[in-house]
Amino acid sequence: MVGIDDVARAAGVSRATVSRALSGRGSVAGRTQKHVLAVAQQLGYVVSSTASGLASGRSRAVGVIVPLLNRWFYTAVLESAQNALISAGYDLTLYNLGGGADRRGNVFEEFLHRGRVDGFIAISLEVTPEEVRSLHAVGKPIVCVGGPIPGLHTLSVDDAEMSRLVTEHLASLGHRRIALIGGGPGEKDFRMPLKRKAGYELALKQHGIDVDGALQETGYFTIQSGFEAATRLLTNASLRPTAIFAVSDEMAVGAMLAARDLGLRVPEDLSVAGIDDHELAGFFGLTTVAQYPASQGARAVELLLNELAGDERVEDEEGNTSHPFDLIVRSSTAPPRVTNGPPRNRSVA
Amino acid sequence: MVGIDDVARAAGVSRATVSRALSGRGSVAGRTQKHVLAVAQQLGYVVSSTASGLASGRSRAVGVIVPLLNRWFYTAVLESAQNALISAGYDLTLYNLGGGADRRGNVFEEFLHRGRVDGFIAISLEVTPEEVRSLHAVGKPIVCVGGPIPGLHTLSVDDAEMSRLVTEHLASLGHRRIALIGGGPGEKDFRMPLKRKAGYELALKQHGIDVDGALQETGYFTIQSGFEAATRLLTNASLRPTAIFAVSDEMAVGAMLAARDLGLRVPEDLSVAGIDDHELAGFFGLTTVAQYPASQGARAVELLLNELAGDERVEDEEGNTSHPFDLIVRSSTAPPRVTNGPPRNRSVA
DNA sequence: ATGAAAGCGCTAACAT
DNA sequence: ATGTTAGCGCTTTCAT
Repeated sequence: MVGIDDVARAAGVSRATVSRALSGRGSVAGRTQKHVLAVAQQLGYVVSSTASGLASGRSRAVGVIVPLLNRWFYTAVLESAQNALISAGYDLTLYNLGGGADRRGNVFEEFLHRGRVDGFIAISLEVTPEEVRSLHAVGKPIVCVGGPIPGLHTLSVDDAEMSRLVTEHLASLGHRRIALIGGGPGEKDFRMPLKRKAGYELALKQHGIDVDGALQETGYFTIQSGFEAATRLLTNASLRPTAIFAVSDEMAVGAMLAARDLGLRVPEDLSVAGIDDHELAGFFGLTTVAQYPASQGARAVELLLNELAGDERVEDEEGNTSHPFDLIVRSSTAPPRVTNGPPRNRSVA
Repeated sequence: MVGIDDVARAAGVSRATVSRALSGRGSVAGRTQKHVLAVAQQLGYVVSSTASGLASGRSRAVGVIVPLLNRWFYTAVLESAQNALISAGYDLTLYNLGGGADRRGNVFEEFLHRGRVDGFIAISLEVTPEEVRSLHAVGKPIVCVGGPIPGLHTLSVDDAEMSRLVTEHLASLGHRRIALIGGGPGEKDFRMPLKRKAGYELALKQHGIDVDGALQETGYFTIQSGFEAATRLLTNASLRPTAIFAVSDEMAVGAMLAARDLGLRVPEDLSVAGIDDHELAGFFGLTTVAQYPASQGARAVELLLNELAGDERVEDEEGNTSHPFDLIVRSSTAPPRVTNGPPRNRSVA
């Protein structure tokens, strides 16, 4: 293996100069630097990250923590974060929590404390108080994307407002019987589905529509669960909604498929809307709210690297940053066909 | 930060003993070890991976290289590899090549050589000769999953045979006009689609069915591209197939949706089959070939860690291991309805 | 079975 | 601007 001393010798300078030339820290004469770079390149020298990390305290790597991998949103954020990190010369160490409780414990107690990375990006993480303690104990900058963690800098989208926006869109089209396919009783304290539900109910209230518990179903953010929830909603003729809002596009797609199977046309007989702007949304003509995961990933990296560079920790709730989103109207939503006044004063959840 | 010396002091032993007690290398008295472990635990001591890595030459991390992330197969392998690695005490450093050519170059020339990991797992990687050279130059064990790389230990599934199996299934049901939705003109030398196509053609030949180029379309492994390819195949009444075999489940699902839109029932009017056993396959009742990505990921980790432990490099083509797969027959395939002898001697591609 | 001591390959004062 | 030197926090011979 070619080491820094080999480069130093070949370039006729000291080890320290090579280090400076390659890292850009400290001063080096322009031509010296060029020369060293050329020699290093020629020899195929690459700094050892362990040695460099030990000596400098910086590892040029960041850890990315995700709840699981087989979800479009997480991988989209992850992919863009990786791109941004590679561009900045950083490695990405992945911590996927989807492997079961014991592994999750290992990660929080062991792996995160190994000092392998300079900071973390936590995607949609919902954590126990104990885990929060562990996270703080690591003493490294952390940027959260979604799932706000007490005391940590969070980059979030306004889940309630996204929901309100879609529901509002449906209500504005004239729908009064708008069903919800919300998030399941999910993990831990996974609050995102609750926020989305709250936004939905807010929009209803703003339009003077009573909240009807019978119009609320839940799913697991998959096409299949959306299909099943929609089937339940649509086969009960007595309360058939004219619109369904699913809190994720995958569930919304499931709802569209269910409608088709029941002989309902979208949007003529049923409007459907979701959240995400999933890659399938365009294909299905699904009206949705784009939340730009790629840009969230890139922005998270930017925030984290800034913290790492400036050493200015933003450790309080004020440090929260919010991310833009947009309603994307496609062909799955339209005014309801029969515009006979909606039934009012229905039973409330 | 609590270091090894703190533990040594608190436990009343030397640094060396603590190191041995925690790593399990070298001999330590049973009770000493227990005591040290307890003290370390109590102090919340975790070894610094940089320091340990520098001193020992082992980093307890492996790099996983993937072509991109937003594909079910890759993330499924990745997720199971991560679980296996965490269980073995290894970190996972991710290298996603989907970020564009320049980043790809960075990864091969720079990142892989930083010595941050002890070995690599390369998933479905198709590489240029230059990249192969770079990979070898790293001098670390590499296990490939799919996409065999010259001179590297590869764990692969027999793509041609999987295809042959599905096509055979369709032919056995009596289909003679079996269309193919193959892989696009993809990346680099991405040979998997070609192998799958070869298996399809082999099965046809084995059943005395002429290969008809007009029955072959290609897609990009997405639902949408499968939909489009199937639409092309099905709207040309003169050559309408009675069965479609898509080389991935996502494309097969697209084909099922296209059939529905054209008023064709599956499997009565059209049989459809895929490859993968994607999470959607069950939902759509899709006949497919399962290739168990989770078990591939786990097995790859096992192979790699063995190499790391035994230091017995398996550097030759013989080192190839193959992975099981199974035909899963669901409700998307059935005998063709009209069994009037198939048109023979049609034009060949 | 344990301890003492010499690095692992680099960075960062400090000196020049 | 460059060189000298003392570590970074561990692991691992080598003694004992």
